[in-house]
Amino acid sequence: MPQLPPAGGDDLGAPDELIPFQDEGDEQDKGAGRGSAHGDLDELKSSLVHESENRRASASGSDSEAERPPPPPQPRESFQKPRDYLAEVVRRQQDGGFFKGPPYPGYPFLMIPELGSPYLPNGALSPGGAHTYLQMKWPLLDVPAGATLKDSRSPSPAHLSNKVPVVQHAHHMHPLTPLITYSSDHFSPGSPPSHLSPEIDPKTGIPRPPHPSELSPYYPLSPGAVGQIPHALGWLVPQYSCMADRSVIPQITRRTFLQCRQGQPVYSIPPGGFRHPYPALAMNASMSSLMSSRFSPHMVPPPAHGLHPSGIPHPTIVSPIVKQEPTQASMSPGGNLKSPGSVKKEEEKKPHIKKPLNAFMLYMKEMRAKVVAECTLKESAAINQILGRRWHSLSREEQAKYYELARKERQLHSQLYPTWSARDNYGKKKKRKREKQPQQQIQDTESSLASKSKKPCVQYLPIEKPCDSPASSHGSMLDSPATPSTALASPAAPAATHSEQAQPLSLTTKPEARAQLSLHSAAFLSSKAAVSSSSLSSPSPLLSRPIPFATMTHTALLTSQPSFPAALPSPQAALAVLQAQPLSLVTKPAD
DNA sequence: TGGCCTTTGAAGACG
DNA sequence: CGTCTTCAAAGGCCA
Repeated sequence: MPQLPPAGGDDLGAPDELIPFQDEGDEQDKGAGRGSAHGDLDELKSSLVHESENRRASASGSDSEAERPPPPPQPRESFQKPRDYLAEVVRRQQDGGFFKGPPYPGYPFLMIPELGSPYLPNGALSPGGAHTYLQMKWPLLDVPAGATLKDSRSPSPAHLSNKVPVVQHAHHMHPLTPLITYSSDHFSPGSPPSHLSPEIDPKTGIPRPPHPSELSPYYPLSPGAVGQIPHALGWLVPQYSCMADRSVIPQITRRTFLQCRQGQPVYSIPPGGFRHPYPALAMNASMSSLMSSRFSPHMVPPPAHGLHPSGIPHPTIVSPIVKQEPTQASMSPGGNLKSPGSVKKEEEKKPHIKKPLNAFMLYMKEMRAKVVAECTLKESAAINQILGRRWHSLSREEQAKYYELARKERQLHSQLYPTWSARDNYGKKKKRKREKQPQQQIQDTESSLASKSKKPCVQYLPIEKPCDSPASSHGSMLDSPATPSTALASPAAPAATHSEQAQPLSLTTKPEARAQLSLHSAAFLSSKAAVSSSSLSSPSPLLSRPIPFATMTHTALLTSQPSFPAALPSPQAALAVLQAQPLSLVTKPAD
């Protein structure tokens, strides 16, 4: 078992640490149980959360949302509009989540707490509970390629056993490689942002990375075979997230649970059958095992089904360029062709090899279910906003994991489709965004805010008003290149590009910048924690006011680096830098 | 019914 | 080379 960075090593061992909070079920809550080193912080965090809740309950009036019943009795209020709920969720995240620690105390197992579902990957509930599962199961995840997913301890439902095994089995094998075997040398320049290079301290004892040949297991499962199969990482996440939430939030509605449980948010399978982005290709041994986890049974048929045990592509699957949408209708087992007309027609449509998912997309896939479960909100636009914020709140290690997965995705994708180009998909989507691009939207909001956008994000996150405070969001970091914060935050980072500026949160997108920011944020957190702690008598604005988007990002970062492995500059220096930052929200008095 | 919305990141297109 | 555009996922919303 790899050692976790500071103070996080044993986190996984304490079951109770998995359920530190119940107000949100935020994955970040699970960081509450970090080592003793952060005990005070956790305490503070709890008190702050409590404080904010109380305050919110009493501070009704100006804020319409304050009319909502206090969280405790009714953790899952029902809102007329998803946005209303989202607003509440966001606020709670901002409030209670401010001092929450990172979702995962240590890198290699960053996801473990989240995976701490008492349920086994196949959906069955593990008798031993989350930690039993985690501690005992993970080491066992390296299941022989031929083995089915079935866990002896988890009699999976028949309906599941038919679908999941092949895929999940594979998931058991692969997802761990990127998660466990992580090391800096794995981050070749260019792939995962260098700043995110785990830079794993040898002292942490984190195992070596997998052999380069071990490609990312992170591939969507074939809907064709499984109605709704969790994503490769989802093998843990989507299911666990619901399960975990269920345990964390006992009040979770049965409906929501079942909804989630049934994989609703995991993978939507195209009505016409699954079109796996990566049709099977000739592959080597290592690839074969990987492929089995990622590819539709149509393409990489499970041996059990006698399809293509060798993993060799189906004869009809010839061109890597051609998107494989092996629907029974279009591709008969014998390779019979349909009428020339229909074939041609299909070929025009089918050859659609989707882009490999980027880090954030992978993250979204993994976390969406959880957020949905937490919010009873399904509107992706809103969910994505939350996810986007959470993404920025992730520690660099956590993000690095996804960057690495994404890198492997691209790697595999390029291997599978050497001739594929993103350009191939241009125009595939029907009428892409009309005229305004995200960047333009931001700019517009900057100039004439909320005047043009049809659906300003404000509607989704009214509390946070991400678009309402572009100035502050940018001003804090991007617009102040000369500020010590910026300079120090990313000394080596190039000046923010236009697009970065256009994207309020993009500044943290830069690996170096993000890492540094997080770094400083860690120090800031320490100092600010004390400040906030001392001023609890007057509710911290952090807990009571909407947080500007970028500022929110920053605050989120503050919560995510308690055990940052990288060497901090001198605490004084870091503090000075952070204090120099226009974190108005921190110092702004509560209303 | 199909595009929009929303997010970040990668990559192609373009000047 | 820098900037802009498109697409990747997802599901409710809306015309």
